[in-house]
Amino acid sequence: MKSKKQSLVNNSNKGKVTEKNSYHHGDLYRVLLDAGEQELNERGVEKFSMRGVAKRANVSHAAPAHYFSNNKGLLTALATAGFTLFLEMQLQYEKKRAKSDMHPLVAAGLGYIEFANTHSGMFRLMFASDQPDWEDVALKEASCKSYEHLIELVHGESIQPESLNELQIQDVISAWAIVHGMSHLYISGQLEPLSCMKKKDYEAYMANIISRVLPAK
Amino acid sequence: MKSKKQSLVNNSNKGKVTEKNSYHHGDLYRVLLDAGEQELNERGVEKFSMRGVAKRANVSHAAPAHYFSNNKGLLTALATAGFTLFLEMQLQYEKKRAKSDMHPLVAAGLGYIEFANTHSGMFRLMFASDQPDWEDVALKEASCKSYEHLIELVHGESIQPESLNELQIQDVISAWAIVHGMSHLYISGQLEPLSCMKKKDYEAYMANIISRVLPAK
DNA sequence: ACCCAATCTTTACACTGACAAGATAAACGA
DNA sequence: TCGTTTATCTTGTCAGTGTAAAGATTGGGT
Repeated sequence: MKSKKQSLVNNSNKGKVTEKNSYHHGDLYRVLLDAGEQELNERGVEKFSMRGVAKRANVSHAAPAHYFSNNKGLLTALATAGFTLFLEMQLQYEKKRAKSDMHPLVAAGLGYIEFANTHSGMFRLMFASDQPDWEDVALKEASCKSYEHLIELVHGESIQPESLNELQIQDVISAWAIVHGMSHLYISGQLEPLSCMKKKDYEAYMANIISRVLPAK
Repeated sequence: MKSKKQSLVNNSNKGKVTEKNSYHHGDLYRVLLDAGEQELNERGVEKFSMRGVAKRANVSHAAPAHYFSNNKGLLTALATAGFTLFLEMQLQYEKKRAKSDMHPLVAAGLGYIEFANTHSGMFRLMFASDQPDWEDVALKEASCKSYEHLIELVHGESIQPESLNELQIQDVISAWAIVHGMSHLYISGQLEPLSCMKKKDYEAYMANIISRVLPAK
């Protein structure tokens, strides 16, 4: 039942896990986050339910309240964890294609889209939802890291986000928008015609599109 | 209170409007759609409430059920009406800029983004929601019209959507994605740096970005 | 004048988020 | 070792939601 896939949160307190079935769960925070992600991807942001998450975690409906003050709190934590995973997937794509002649920005873009595809509920939570508390510091930090990484990809590591001029920002927005747009179109089924393509062809096709907006250099 | 702005639906049955305060409302379908749009833009898709719409229309909470079998039904109708408005706004932008040297596709793109901005709730319903019934014929037809118009803009009126080859589809996706991406980034506050621009400069800026993906020709 | 059907309201139920109060067990000090 | 404290989880409750069923009101047709 419980798929023991990669957890959303760093498995920090591995020493004191008292393992289920006891009144005191021991590791509920992490379990709730995992259950939350499951709920998110299976039912979507719109039908996301606190009680549903509790049920998945085999815990009473009010248990999550101790860790997340309310619905918003849980979704904020989920979005935060999501941004970390999001960045990781991009880095992974960059690394894997480092030896090819593919521009790192394009590789990251493919990772971006792949994340949206495999975590569509999470993606919509992160980029098309009013639910999370966008003033939350942890969430802000996580999302900013993604943004800073994007800037690195477009303009090199040396540059500071604040010191970008308007034209440089234009390059950033262009790259972001086209990848972000394709992600949204993809997960809403608007790119169905491409679904019959082989992965290799599909990636080349997408890479072509992304390349159109690369900075003139 | 009730802003008598442009209605979402063609004012068809104008003869038999029995005007409020009677038990039989007379024009409830239209009123519910308008109230629904209001609810959508004020509270967003995620907090959209059937009872809230009924309250706005000064009607019992179960009244909408007679016109829309359920929540999904109302949101489907709203999305359908939204696509009509969506296309209208693009056409309007094209017409207004027909005499300038701006590419019609770019003009439509500006309209696209403007629609997202002024109808963000509706936009998310139309492009980032599982709520509407995407198999509904009226909705399908309305959204397809938008898609066909996009193809016209990219490849001229003569061409049929089905007869596009892969490269031509690539042009379509590119244009769509960058405009769609900017729309999403815009309404989620990710393009804040541009908010201080004057409208003219802002449009030129956005037009520049869109132009990057125009078909090579 | 009557009945019918369309339209709207009332009532009811299951589900949800949120809160308060109670139950359980782990941790801690004697 | 034992009792107390505290963190953790459960149960119970309430208002609000979507939906279905049954009742009330009205207009139109005969």
